[in-house]
Amino acid sequence: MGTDSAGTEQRQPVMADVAKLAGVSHQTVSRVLNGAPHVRPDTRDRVLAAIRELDYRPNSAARTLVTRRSQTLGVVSFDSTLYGPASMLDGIERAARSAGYFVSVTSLRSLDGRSVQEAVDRLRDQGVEGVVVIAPQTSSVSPLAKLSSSVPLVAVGSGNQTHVPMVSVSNGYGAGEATGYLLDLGHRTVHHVAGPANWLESRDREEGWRLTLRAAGAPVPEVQRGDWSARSGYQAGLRLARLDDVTAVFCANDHMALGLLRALHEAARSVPHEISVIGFDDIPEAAYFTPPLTTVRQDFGELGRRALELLVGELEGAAPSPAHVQITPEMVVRRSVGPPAWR
Amino acid sequence: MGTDSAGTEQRQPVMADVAKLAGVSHQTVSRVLNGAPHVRPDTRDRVLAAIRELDYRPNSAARTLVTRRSQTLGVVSFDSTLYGPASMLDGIERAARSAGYFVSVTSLRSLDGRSVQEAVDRLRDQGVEGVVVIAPQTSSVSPLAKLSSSVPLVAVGSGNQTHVPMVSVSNGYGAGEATGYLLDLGHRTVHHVAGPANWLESRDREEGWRLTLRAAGAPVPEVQRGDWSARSGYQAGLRLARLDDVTAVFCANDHMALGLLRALHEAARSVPHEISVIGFDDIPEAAYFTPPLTTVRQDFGELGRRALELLVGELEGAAPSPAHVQITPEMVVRRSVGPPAWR
DNA sequence: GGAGGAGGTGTGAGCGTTAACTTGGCGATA
DNA sequence: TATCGCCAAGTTAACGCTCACACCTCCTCC
Repeated sequence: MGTDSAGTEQRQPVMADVAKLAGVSHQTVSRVLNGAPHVRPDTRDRVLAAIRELDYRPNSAARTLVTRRSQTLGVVSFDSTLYGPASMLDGIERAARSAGYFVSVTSLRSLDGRSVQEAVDRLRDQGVEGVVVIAPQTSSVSPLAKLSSSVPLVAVGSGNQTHVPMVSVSNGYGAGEATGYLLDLGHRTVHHVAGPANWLESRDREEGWRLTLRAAGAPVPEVQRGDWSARSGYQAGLRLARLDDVTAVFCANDHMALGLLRALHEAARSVPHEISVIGFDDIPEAAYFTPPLTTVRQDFGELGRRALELLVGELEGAAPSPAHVQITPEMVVRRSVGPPAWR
Repeated sequence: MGTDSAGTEQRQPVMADVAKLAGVSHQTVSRVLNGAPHVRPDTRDRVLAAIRELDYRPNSAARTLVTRRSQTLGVVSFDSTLYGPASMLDGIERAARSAGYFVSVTSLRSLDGRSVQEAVDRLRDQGVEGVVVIAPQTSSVSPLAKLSSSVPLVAVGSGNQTHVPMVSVSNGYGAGEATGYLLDLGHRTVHHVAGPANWLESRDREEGWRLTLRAAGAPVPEVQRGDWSARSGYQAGLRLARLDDVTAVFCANDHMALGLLRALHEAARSVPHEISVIGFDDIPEAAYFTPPLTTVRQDFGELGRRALELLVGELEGAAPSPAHVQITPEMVVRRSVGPPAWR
C-alpha cells in the first residue's frame, strides 16, 4: 500500500533502521559505533542489541566520504612471486591490520618509472591514504620523489635515496661480511655472481663485495651477472667452473647460489672442498641445499613491518619524518664454506 | 570576502570545480568521465581540458556510495610467503586489474573456521564486491558455504566441495601420474611424504597415490607426514633412509622433496640410482636441485586467474554458477628418477 | 507547418555516514 | 531561587558523486 514497508525489504539495513529499532536518533547510533563518550549505558545496550538483531554493517564508503579517511593503504610490488617481496607483503599486511588499515595491492608489469607512476596513481584514485613501494630498481626510485608529494609514500628496499622515507637492509654491510669471511678463511679472492644491474640491492651488494676486496688488497675478478633466478646462477656457475683459480664465490641471492651449486656439481667441483659458496637472503630452503648454504640472512617480514610503521607514523603523527631505517643482516654459516684447498 | 574563495583554497578539486571551469554542469562532467553518449565532442574536450588543468581525480568513495559498487575484490590467503599462494595472489591481482577491479588482501593467522569467518567479514565490512579464498584446509572449507550467502565467494584449492564455486588442480590425478610413472619404471612400490593432514591438497595427493598403488596391486607403505617445509622433508628422509626397501618416494611438494634429497645425500643413498624421487608443484628452483627434480607442475598463476574469472563471472553475469573448474597438472621428468637398482 | 523524436544539457534528489549545532534535563553553585 | 555547566540526547547540513527526470533545440515527416 504505502510507499514504504512493502513487506520484506531486502536492502541492507542502514543506520536509520538501527536507530528506529532502538528508539534513538541515527546520531546516537553513530556515537555508539564510534565509541563517543556521553552515551548512557542502557542506551548503548539498546543500540547494540538493534545492531545485532538487524546484522547491521556500517557502510564504509559513506564513512570514507565524510571523514576523508579510507583506512586503506596501498602496496606496489614488483614480482610478488619471489620469496622476498612475498614476505615483505606479508609483513606489511600483518602490520597494517594491527594498525587498523586495509591493504590494497597492485603489482608492476614492467620496471620503468612510468609504470610505478601509474600504479601509485591507480592506488591513489582508489583513495588509499598512503603507499608502500617495494620496487628496488634504480629506474623506479627517482620517480618516487615526485610522487611522494601527492600521497604519503614509503619505499622499502635499498639505496640511500634521500627524498623518500625508506627502510632497507644494509646490503653493502652484509656483502662485506660474506666477502670478508671468505677472505679470512684464506681465499686469495672472492668471485661474485651479481643480480640485475638495475636493482639497488644488486648494486649495493656488489659494491660491498668490491670495497671489501679492495680494502684487503685482493684482486677484483670480473662480475658474473645474473637475474636472481636459479637458472642464471647455473649459467654463471658454468662460466666460473671453466676458470681454475676460483676458490670462493659470493652470490647476490640464494636462488642463484642454488643454480651455482648445481653447475659446480655437474662440473665435478666439490663444494666446499674446492670452492666455497655464500648466498644472500637465507630463504627457508637454504639450509637444505647440497651442501647447506652459508648465507646472509635478511628478515623480510621485519622489513615490511618497519616500512608500514614508518608510513603509519607519517600518516598519524604530525611529523613528516623523511627517515631512513636501516636493518642489519646477519651471516649464517653452514657447510658450503671452508678454507681453500691446498694444492 | 564572502564565505568562500578566500584565496588559494588548498582542497582537492571536485566535479563542480571542473564543471565551473569548463562552463558546463557537473552532470556533463560526470557523463564525460563515464563515457556516456550524447556529449558533443567540443564539450567533451573542454571538460577534459578542465580536468587536466585542475588535475581532478574523481572521489571513489562518493561514487561507491551511490553506485553501490566498490570495484574492489578481497583475497583471503593463508601463508602468502609460500610460493604457491604467492603465485596465486599474483595471478589474481593481474586478472583483477585487467577486469577493472582493485584487490584487497588479508591473510589468516590461524587455520580455524572462525578465522576465515573473521577475514571475510573484515573484507565485507570494507565493501568488497566478492572474495577469493585461498585456504585449502579442511577446517576452512565448511564455513565457506555459510559465508557465501553474504557475499559472492570463490575458493581456490582442492577438494570436491559442492557448495562453493571453486577452482582447483586435480591433485589426485597428478599424484596418480607420479606414482604410476614410478611403478612403470619397475619399482615394487612407492613411498609417500605427505603434507599436513588438514590440507585438502595433501589429502587428495595422498589419496591419488594410494589408489594408484592399490590399482597396481602394490603394497601401500606407511605415510611419512610433513608440513610442506624442507625441514619436514628432511626429517622424513632420515626416517626413510633407515628402511632399506625404499626405492621410490613421491613427495607432496617440492620443498619437502628438497629436504628429502638432502637427507638421502647425507645417508649416502644415491638419487636416482638407489632411490627415485618425485615432487609436486614444479617451483622454479626444482630444475636446479641435486639432482634436478622430477615433479608435477601446477600453474599457480593460471589457478588464480581462473578463480578470479569465476568470481567476476558470478558478479557480472547473472548466472550464479556454482561451478567447479579443474586444472590438470602435468608431470615434468628430470634426473631424480630411474629404474630400481638391481641387487 | 505542427507534431514527434532524438541529441545535448541542466536540475534536483538521494546514497549513508559524520560534524557541528541545538535542545532539554538535572545537580551544583552563588 | 536564578544561573551556570555538564550530560545525553536530537536536528540539520554537508561529503562528492550518479540517477532520473525535465528541458531546450533542431531536424524530420506527414
